[in-house]
Amino acid sequence: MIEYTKESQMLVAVDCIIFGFDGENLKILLIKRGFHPEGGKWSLMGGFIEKDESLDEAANKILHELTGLKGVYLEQLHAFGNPLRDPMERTISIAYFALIDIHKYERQLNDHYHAEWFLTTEMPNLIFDHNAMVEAAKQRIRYKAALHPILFELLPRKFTIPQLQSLYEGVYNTRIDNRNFIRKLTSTGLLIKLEEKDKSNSKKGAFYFKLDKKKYKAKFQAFLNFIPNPENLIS
Amino acid sequence: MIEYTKESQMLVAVDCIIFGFDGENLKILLIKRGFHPEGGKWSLMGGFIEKDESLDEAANKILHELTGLKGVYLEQLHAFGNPLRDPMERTISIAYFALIDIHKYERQLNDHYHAEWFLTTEMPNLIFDHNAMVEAAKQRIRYKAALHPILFELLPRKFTIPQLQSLYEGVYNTRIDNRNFIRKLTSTGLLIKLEEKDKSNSKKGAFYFKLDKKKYKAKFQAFLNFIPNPENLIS
DNA sequence: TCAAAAGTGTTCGAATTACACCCATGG
DNA sequence: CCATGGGTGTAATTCGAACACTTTTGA
Repeated sequence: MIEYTKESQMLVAVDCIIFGFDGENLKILLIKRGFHPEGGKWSLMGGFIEKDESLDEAANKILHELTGLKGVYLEQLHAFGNPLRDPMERTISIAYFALIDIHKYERQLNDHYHAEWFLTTEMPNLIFDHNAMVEAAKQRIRYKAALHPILFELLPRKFTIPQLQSLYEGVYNTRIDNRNFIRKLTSTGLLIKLEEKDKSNSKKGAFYFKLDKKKYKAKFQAFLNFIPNPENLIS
Repeated sequence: MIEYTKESQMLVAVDCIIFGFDGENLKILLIKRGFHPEGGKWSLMGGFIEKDESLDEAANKILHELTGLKGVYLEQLHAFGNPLRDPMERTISIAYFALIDIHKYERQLNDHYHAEWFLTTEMPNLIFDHNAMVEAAKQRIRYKAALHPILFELLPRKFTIPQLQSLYEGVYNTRIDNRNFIRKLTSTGLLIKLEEKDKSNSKKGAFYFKLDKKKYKAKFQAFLNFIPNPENLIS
């Protein structure tokens, strides 16, 4: 019979895969681990869960500690619990991924952790099972972004269509036809065109857009493929 | 600075949401909790993770303990970690959901846990946050089954199209046009028609089908909606 | 013979794809 | 003036949804 016991107590940690987009490429924020074991190696930002905090709270705290940001997109990814994943001591880790506006981060830079952005395509080897966590996060983003408009979370308030397109192209490592891409986008009604243009990448300049926040929230849940009339589900 | 400490050790449990399909309705297997706290109330099957086992191993062990089954579909759902979720002691629970062939279970019945199947639409109140776990599992199944053929995991080796249809109708709580449903199904090429008919539900009888296992495995990953030509993704 | 469930096709509109040229402008 | 990236339209096809009658046979 199952019963409460002190024997199976263990450490529980949270690790965050933090994504950013610099306007051209998808990146991940890593820290140089400053303590034993594996000191000096690259790692995800993480920490142990405290007695009185929930998992989401712990993840937000850890994210805030490194980036100074609050209220950003943060989603639980997966729990990793291989008995030997941490060679020091049995530790379960709940991985979260965050999507942040990389420009907001840069203003908050915190050197304590020796944090650096890496291209998702050119990552150093990470400690423990952090490589697997990153892989899982990349897959999850692909999966989710195919059905929900989460990638907007990576963009600044003002962004251009070519930026958005290269973000999608980066995430899916593919080329997209720009006419069809724009048509799909505009048909969602999520974008509001601004007067201003971004001339940093071309002489003609690309119009800035911003997100229609209300429609974004309303349309965030929208999927289903195998079932006709998903709108009409009785609940 | 973060450092290893005994202070934040806590219990880590696994809870399983076990789904079955009796040919007409989607059901969940619950146990009557036989120990403190909340003894006598209905609960998900669960248990603590031991020092030397991974999360998946623990979940499989727990599932096997109740159902006698091995090698069934089991997927990690979510980690639940509200500090007060278990009133006795701080416990993190990693929830898993399982999809089993209900008929295989019945032969293995284990009375020790006072297990019973409940309609997903008529569930008793559960202990702790198990109600929320069940809700999350139902949502996850809807989500996933819209994109992947997981619901076959609930069916016996031989099944009929009307059974399959009522399974989908149950999961999505909706009516589906049978002609369109059959067309979609057959276009996947996953089904192999058998000679035999099931006459238990009609005089005419419905042909049995079985799953083409090879195609099932090959087609299991197949989704994507926002991105053209998902087949051509470079990886 | 008839009630009850199984099985079968067609038509229409919407969505997706493929595809190529002109525009605006800073250098 | 021209090189560079931004922006635009159409035709063909595929896909999804709506829709109703015939078949089988045990009771």
